[in-house]
Amino acid sequence: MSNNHFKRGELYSFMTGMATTAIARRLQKNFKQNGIEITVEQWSVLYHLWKTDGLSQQQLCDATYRDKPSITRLVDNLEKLQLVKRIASKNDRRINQVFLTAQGKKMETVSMSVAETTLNESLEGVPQDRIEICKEVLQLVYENLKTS
Amino acid sequence: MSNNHFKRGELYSFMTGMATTAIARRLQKNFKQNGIEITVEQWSVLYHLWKTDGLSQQQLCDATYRDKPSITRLVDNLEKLQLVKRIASKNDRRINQVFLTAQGKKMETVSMSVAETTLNESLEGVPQDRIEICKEVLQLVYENLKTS
DNA sequence: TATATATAGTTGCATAAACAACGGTATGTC
DNA sequence: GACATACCGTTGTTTATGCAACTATATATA
Repeated sequence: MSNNHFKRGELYSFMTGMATTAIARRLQKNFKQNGIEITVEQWSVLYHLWKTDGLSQQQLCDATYRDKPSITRLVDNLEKLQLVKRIASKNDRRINQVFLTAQGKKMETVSMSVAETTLNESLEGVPQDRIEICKEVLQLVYENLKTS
Repeated sequence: MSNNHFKRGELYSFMTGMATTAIARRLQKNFKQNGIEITVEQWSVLYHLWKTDGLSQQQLCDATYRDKPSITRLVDNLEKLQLVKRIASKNDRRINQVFLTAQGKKMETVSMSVAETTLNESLEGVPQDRIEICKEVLQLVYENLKTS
């Protein structure tokens, strides 16, 4: 049984993620203003490839918390943009590994800088210790829900 | 200038809203399991109509933090489901007021109960004072970004 | 080896979001 | 009254998500 019981008025902001939406919109806008012609969703895939190139689509599903059809189509679009390419694994031919192209690698520096700027805009005036608590709460929420 | 500067590794969870996505998915699942055949986005519109029936589409835009085309189509679908109906304002014929049908009103009790349950599942084990801080941080992020 | 089962990825369909362009109505100013 | 301007809502296009059904490959078991 839960120890938390909420008055109705408190439900909404948690349920709808208005802050998250606002961050995503601002990031998209900042990408555009800096000539970065990708969506934030595409960026979230590239983000993991910059850390570890050659991830499988399934690994990208887990990393980005998306389902397989979503990753299929995001990779489709990233391939059209010539930012990644699929290469079938030789060990297990069910698996597609996704590799960055030279062009895909080139986008890392600028876009990560724009992302940092966006995050700083978002958290302007929020003390570091409160940011930490917020992150921990969101992490715990995610843990509570991700299974089953 | 911002007082917050983030190491790269800290960016991701904030940017992508995995916790928010998880809550939305769980809410959708719980709706389905309780025979509530609407999307969470449709629910977010109904939520405001349950508080104040007859809001204009523009007011629904502001309340749900969506743009006008999104609300047009959400109201389209809610009308198809016969949960709301549009009635042109007599004072200002540009305005559509959106009113709940009897069937739309009837859904409030059950769906709000499911929503509360979902929120309690989400926040299981999170102390109340940390929830408060998290909410305040998210609110401030929203305020930082909503203008311009 | 043969069969069943699990895993990786794709496709189809419905819903939703972002952005731009458009039509209709109201308001302010000359 | 006539015009410019602002506001409300709709439509079109592209991209993304959720779910279910499907194909192909790998693995486990008999």
